[in-house]
Amino acid sequence: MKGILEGLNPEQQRAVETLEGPILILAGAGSGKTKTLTHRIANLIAHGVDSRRILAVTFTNKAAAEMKVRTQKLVGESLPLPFMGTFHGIALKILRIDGEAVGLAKNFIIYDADDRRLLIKNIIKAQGLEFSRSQLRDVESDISSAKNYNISADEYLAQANTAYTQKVAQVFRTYEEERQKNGALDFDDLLLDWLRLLECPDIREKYREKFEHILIDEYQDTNKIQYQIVRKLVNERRNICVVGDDWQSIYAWRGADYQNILNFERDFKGAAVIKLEQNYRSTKPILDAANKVIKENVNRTEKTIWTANESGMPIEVVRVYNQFEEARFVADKIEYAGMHGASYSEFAILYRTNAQSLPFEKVFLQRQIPYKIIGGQRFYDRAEVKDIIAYLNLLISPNDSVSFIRAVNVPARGVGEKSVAKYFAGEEMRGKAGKGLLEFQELLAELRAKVPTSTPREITEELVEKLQYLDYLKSRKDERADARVANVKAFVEEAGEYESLDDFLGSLALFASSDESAGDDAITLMTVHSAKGLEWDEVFVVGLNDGIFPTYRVLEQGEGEGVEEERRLLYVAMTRARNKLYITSFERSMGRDGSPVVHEESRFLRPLMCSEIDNSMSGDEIEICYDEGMEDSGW
DNA sequence: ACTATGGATCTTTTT
DNA sequence: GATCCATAGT
Repeated sequence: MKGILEGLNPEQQRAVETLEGPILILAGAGSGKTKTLTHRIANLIAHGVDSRRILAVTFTNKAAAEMKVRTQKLVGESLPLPFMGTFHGIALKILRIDGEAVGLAKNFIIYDADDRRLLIKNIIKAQGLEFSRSQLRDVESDISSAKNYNISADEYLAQANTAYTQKVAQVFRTYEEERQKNGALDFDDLLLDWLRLLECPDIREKYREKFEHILIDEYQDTNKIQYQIVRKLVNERRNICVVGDDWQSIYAWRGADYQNILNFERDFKGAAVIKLEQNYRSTKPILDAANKVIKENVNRTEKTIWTANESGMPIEVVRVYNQFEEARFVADKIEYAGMHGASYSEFAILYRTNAQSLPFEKVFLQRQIPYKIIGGQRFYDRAEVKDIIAYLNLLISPNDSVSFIRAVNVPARGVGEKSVAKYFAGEEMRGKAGKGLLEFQELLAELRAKVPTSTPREITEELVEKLQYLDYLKSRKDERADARVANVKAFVEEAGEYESLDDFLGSLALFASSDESAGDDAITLMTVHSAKGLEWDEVFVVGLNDGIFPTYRVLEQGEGEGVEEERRLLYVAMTRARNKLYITSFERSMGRDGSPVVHEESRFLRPLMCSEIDNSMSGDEIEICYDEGMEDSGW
């Protein structure tokens, strides 16, 4: 285990060598955070800490996977790995073990966002509540946000002072009842129930003792519940190490509170504070530009991120005519670099919203440039896969109404909406619907009997076979039938990776779109949110328009926290680049009715545009270019 | 009673 | 483009 400090700078070394007591590591973008964390874990193990008594929490499954690989490399193959995963993933593991103490069934299922939406929609319909269209969109997130603040349905009702919130309270309450009856937890419940579990003194003691050392990555993105979980887990020895960067806090909309990181020293008196301010990733022009952007934020801590990498190409800020020209511009640059030997995996295109990917896809397809889109629709969210998952859920949790509604008439068995309503009302079924329902239940019973003795793969295979699901997919006139069949086959393969059906279903729900494997040599397209923690040689940040980035939703509220979070988001995007950064904006797009919409350049770019006036800029770090491109290319 | 089709409407970010 | 709803067809 020699050389654990090799290749680390003095601050990183201090972080790795400080093994006891609370530590706050303020790690700027590209400052070697993961390296520091993995070396610290290796050092703990080298000092005799049992690896299984280390808890390491990351923000994404991908980050956890990377940390596992890098830790394993440092400590060798033979040692068991520490407890590593996301808050949600670890909650799932722990609730499967001890969840009964808070009244959970042994094999609860997990609702993803889709399942939740469906249940909420059904409740609204069943109760005949009237919501406007825009309210309808908000109900879901309002309920989720209440749960993220640990507010129960009853408490929500008590605070409800408008007609809207009173109706939401009603939906909220029924949602919780139905969800529990269905034997399901949603994402928020995983955290809430973990916290509730830690309120049982004996169980809390068990885990406080078990986890001798706790490390938490991306601490600025923890929410109130996660914070409370951490507080409950840390024992008298206070071996808690958190890493984060308030400049990269981009999840306040989901209840994250970067005050958590600013308050760390108050919460854990005497904490060692280590600042990692040297950036090893980006060139000076990139870092200078990113710093200029973030300095506009009023609400932030002071720090100086610097790089020894003084040279570097200027960043390019480019204004193009429309989104098609934007895609064309990016494709031109990449093709040109490709001719000089660059490989596609060195490029990334980052946008504010998933919907912006389309023009890029079109141009890349046309020019036969390989690309991969991360995010947007997840593999497991595709209809054909979700249908199968609904069946599997019903094997484990027979009362789950959400999965029942989804599965009962796929393939069509003559059990439509009306029959489903009758069924739930307990009415007698006859005719086509009755027969279909019987068939459906017999199939489930037959498969359910096999669950204890069969592998997930066998069950899934038999299900697909019995449903004649592949034939069903092929028989529908659907251009994508082939792709759907392939997806189902891939899903069956996937089932082969798991020991039990519980396990399989649990990990499916927690698997994020951004976790999908890197794959072969292709350009990466993803949202800025998904890009956090990643890096590429050349990065294109596109759509820097007011109303898009920042989104109109925060502009409506005026300058403030919303706009500052969007600006931090841009900071994250810019600091993903190692060598070359392009920022593009477009002048117009097509409105819904086909009329052109003019888009202002993003206000975030103003500090970059003033480079001629501001003489402190040391020269040619930023190139500003107005693409004179075609006036009208059919877009 | 169920299904297929056409048209209108809206689109932030994710564990 | 996807999703929701009304209407016509099976």
